[in-house]
Amino acid sequence: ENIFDRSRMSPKTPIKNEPVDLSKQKGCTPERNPITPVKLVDRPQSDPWTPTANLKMLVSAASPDMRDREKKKELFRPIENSEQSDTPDSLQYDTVDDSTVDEFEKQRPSRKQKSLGLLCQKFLARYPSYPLSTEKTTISLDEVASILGVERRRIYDIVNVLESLHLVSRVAKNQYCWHGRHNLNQTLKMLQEAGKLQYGEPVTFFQHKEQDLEYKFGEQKKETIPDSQDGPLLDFSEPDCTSASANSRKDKSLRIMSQKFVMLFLVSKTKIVTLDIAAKILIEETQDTVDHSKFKTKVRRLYDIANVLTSLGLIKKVHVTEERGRKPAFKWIGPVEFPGKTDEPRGHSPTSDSLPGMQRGACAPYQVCATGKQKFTRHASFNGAQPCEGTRRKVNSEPNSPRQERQDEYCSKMINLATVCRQKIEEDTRNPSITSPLSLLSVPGDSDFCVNPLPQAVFPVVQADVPSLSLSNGISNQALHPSMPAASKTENGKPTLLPNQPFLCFPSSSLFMLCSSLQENNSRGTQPTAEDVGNRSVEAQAAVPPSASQKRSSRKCASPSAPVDDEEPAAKKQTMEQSDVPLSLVVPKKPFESPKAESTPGSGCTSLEHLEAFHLDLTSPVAPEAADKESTRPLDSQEQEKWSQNKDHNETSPGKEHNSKENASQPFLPQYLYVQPTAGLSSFNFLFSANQAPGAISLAASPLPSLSVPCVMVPSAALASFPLVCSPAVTSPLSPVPDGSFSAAASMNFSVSGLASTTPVFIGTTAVVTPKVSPAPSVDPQQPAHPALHLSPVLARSCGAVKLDSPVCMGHPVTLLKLQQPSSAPLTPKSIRPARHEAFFKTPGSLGDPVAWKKNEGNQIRNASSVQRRLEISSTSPD
DNA sequence: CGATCCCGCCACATT
DNA sequence: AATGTGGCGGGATCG
Repeated sequence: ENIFDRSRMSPKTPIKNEPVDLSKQKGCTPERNPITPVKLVDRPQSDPWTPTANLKMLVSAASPDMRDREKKKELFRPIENSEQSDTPDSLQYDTVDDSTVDEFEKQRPSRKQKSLGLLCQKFLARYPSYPLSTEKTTISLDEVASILGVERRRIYDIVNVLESLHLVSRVAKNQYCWHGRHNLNQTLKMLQEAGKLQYGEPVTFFQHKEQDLEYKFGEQKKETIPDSQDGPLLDFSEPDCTSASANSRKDKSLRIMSQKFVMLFLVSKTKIVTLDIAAKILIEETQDTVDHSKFKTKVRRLYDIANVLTSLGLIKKVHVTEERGRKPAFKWIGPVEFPGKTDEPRGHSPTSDSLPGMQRGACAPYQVCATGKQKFTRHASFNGAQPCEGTRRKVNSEPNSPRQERQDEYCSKMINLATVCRQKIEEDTRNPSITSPLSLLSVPGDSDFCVNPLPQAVFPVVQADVPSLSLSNGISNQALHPSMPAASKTENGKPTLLPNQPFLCFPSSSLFMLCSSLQENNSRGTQPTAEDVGNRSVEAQAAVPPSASQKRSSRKCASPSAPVDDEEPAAKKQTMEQSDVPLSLVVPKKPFESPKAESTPGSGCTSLEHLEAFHLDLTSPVAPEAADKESTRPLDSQEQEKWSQNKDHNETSPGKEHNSKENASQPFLPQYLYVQPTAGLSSFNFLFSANQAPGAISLAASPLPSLSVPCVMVPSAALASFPLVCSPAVTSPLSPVPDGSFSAAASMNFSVSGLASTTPVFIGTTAVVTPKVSPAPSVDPQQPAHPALHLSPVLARSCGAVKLDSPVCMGHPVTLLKLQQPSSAPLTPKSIRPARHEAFFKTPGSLGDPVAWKKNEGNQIRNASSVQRRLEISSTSPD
């Protein structure tokens, strides 16, 4: 091995001197290679046995000097050789080469050469900034470490920061999934929002007196966020879930720090943050005690983070001169405004990427999880992922599942964040006193966390619907996308918070999952490829295949009509993608959004404004993503664009679109369709399980009729009195319940309805699913008449044994709930939780009780959320 | 001499 | 117990 390397490295430096030769030897010149064998040779060089193994060996064996050289040279070579053809920057290579050239000199690498920043650049160079959706790249820590010639520890530093920005997500032990910057803007946006909430509006960190400012800052924060501690803070730390379980470790302070650090930039007017201030702020948040040592350590960490962020082109180092003198500081040079997905070349691409995988993954994994309690187990830090991870690990031995989860998490994270933010905002508005510190950024990963939101979202909706509705609707619509709204929600993991919305989202999530699962099955069954692929690369399987399969399956099933398809987008993406430049990212502002956000001065403004801003923002950013993700394929880029455009106006249009799409949509929609009231169904919102193409389609074809079958109607504001209307079969059961609840608590009703709805939804879904084969929904052989029945099968499938009989579900909504809980856990643990809990603790039997409960609880839950959650968790876990 | 921050010990978590 | 993660801070370098 060594020899081999040496030859390369060797003083000869054939590379420089005799490029030609090298080319021959290595096969650099593919053109030239007349024979395949040559190639082989080349490759072997890169890795005779196992790429990793060699590298490792070399690295370990080699002296530091060697390493460096190797790194420089080899690092990149392998990359080149490897599939990742497109490493974005040739420049780097050049640079490298130069350095490489030096080799002989071997001067010891000087510290700089080993800097984390440089390492990070190398790391980033290995992956495309905007990977195609189809290709999911998995990152092996060991491999990367060996390739880059560093200890794994260093890779963690990088990855942790990247993870905080969602550029990567942990898939499994030692494995990370590369997402690229597709969602970077969204993440930043979320952080910005979160930052605003926490810190208040734009702050100047250093300029005047730092201290003063600092303090101020701190104070504000405190005020805003009373109990910062519980969560590791804001962001992503996932709020709830688990704080308890997850918290266990100090968890990824680095990640959290990173996010906070970024937040500071985003919130800062000047976009400049000095290290010391940042350190102080971060320390305060974390803990009151400020040791000097701590400070010092914090600063060190910040350097680490700053290096990575610098490599990402998000910040740059500057010096601020203050009274004392010049202090180190960093300036944000990344995007400031986040219109939405816009940043990237093609907004959708990202979504598409993440979406497919996400969706699928989410569904499956979660379901699986459902069985277990784990979901909650640890939400860990912001990454929803982690929490999920825990779950995964436990749950799935399979490689796939983990990935999926990751993906899901990722998606869900994003969504969750948005959701959380919204919730938060809303909550704040409503109950200023109460703060859910944690909630700020929910973890994207876990839908579980979402739970909190749910309660609010679910119930609250009613009142404000109208105005907000439009917004919410817009969001939902957008997010969902005409066809896929529900799905998107689900994906997010957020339960759907759309507080404003009249309808209940969360049920959908559950539904969603189910559907997805089904799809997966179908897809897989249909398409063996996924598995095949799996062999090749695990990641690929999880991410790519699923999405592809789904899409296709959907198409197939539904109707070929869906022209959209990945391909086109992909092409676009590719073209677009190439522009990696981080710096360039600057995003155009959207007029409406930015103003609000920024304009809001500080604390005061507030919630409303914030909310609005959020909505808007969310809409644009989130919605698109969601839509993309979900619909993924179905939506054409064009469509997406439309949306984006429409966003503003969506409110009105969306419903229509949905309808139209629904009707026509047959093809795409995977999950279900959500029809907004606006369209014409003023009062009702419908959730259709659109996902299964065939069945759905059939339904779609005859819209109204179809409705009766699968869809669930959620009461709009007007319907407030009404809990839910379910598919016919379902309805009857539900109806009884509602009565009691009706007037008593509208909110309650909703919640209830929500629960109930879930059931029906399932049913619908099921029905639909089944139909996939045969268009007629009723067709379902087993239990034609009742959708519920269908459900059961579905559930069974999705959940596995968990579910059991459909009949049960069908018959009693309440029962369902109970049943669901166990089963549900998997589905939408978080979102559902609140309701479930209630149900759980209480008696499932009496709806009324639950309702009352909920009423009261709504707030309480929030307040006590952490505690309750824990309780819940504990309770759950036992199960 | 202060700013940076590499390096790797070591604790905690997960297998 | 082994291995994965990642907090943490000593002390080397840089400027």
